[in-house]
Amino acid sequence: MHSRIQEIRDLPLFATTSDEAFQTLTRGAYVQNFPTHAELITEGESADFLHIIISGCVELFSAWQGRETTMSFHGPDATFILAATIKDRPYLMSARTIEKSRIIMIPSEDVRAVFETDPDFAKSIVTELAGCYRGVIKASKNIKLRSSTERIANYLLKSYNALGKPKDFTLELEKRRIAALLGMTPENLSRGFAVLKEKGVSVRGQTVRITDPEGLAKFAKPNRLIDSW
Amino acid sequence: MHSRIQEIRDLPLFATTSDEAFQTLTRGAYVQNFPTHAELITEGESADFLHIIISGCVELFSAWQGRETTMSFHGPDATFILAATIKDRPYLMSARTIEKSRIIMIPSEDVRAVFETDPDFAKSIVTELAGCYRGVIKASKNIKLRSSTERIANYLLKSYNALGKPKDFTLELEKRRIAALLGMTPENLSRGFAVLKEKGVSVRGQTVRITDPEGLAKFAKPNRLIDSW
DNA sequence: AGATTGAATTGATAAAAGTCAACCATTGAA
DNA sequence: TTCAATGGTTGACTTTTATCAATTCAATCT
Repeated sequence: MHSRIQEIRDLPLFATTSDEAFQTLTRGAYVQNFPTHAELITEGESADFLHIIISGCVELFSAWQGRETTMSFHGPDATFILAATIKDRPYLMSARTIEKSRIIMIPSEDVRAVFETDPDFAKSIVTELAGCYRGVIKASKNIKLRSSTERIANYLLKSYNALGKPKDFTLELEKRRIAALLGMTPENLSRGFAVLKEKGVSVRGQTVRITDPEGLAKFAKPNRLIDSW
Repeated sequence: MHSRIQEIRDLPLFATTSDEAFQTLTRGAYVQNFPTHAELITEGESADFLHIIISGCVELFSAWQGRETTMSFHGPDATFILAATIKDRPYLMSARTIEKSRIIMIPSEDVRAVFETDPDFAKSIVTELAGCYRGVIKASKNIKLRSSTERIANYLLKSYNALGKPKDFTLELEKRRIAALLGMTPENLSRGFAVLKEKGVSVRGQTVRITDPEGLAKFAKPNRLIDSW
């Protein structure tokens, strides 16, 4: 067990955690491999575990009356869903893998217990949670303040910059997932790409080329209070 | 000073905080009365103070490219904006009073310092922050999963239930603010009220009467993972 | 009372986004 | 190699929401 748990010892969340506290946290924890499309948690269930992604990709989503909306995607090192764990309340979102994923699950009780005894861990938890909060606020601003085409433009620009402004790059998510993330239908994502041709983007299959970064930025108007990482 | 600061000693946030820690928190704090429409903080500024509302009402909002969106309204005992204070990062939202308000401002440094030394306070902070996080998630689900009329119906139903199902009640926010909160124009709020007449609601001025609670609930389909307080 | 102001409502119209259906391209299995 | 299956695209159309303009309404002040 310990070699596997070791995989997460170096996460920022545990950076300053004492060995003893880390032991307590991982004693009841287990690591599990999930296939694609596995539903990890379902909204409304009690939050028995804090989940941490070791590898793969997880979608958080929510449903009501037969409708479904994607809240976010998360990759390695991300936690979910911390707030439910802390408050010992039901999950507000469901989670599913969208590729083969390796997940560590730590019993919520242990998280809460260590939180009480280890100030450094407490601080990490708060920092993590505050980051999650700010992430949701940014996502919400993105949805409420921008049109669908503007969201697409900013998404592409963000990817482009994160990758170091390469000549061209590959979309890491399928288009229908990008559409879900950006709160629109796949059809409208397609139409958005078409509009953005005139603004300096060419999308061919999974490959994106930013032909006019300034032009795109002029249209997208990225903002650190919405788009910062 | 101490009599004024005393006003917040009993807040849940400080319920388990030691007197010493409370002293540290409030030493550099000050209480201030603001008139209606005072802008308390502006997004992008550094988070120098944690704000706590003693009385009155505060709107959190955000702008981009000349557009503006309301994120939430908060009344007595609410804090804002904790996440920025914790992370020592710029505010992602602006805040303004919408009525005469009494606000206590605690230097962010002090909050972070006490957080490190007082485990009980740390726990309160985390609980508060987790609650804020869940609040934003619910608001986001409300916006993304429901039509404007459904949001209105749920808003009315929630008010109705919170007040103990009275024969009729008064809207505590102006209609244009309700519209902003629910992410729609005042015009569409009006049209929504008209539609809801058929579902068992009558709105006359500021007064609301739920004539058919079951009928309204059948339409609104309230859900604890979106609408719970 | 009359005038003034801001909010709320209503109707006409426009824009944005979603739906539906058809079709295309790619992939992988029989 | 053909044939599903899937994801993506396109066009026509519908629905939802926003915008703009014109009133109406209500509260307040003089």
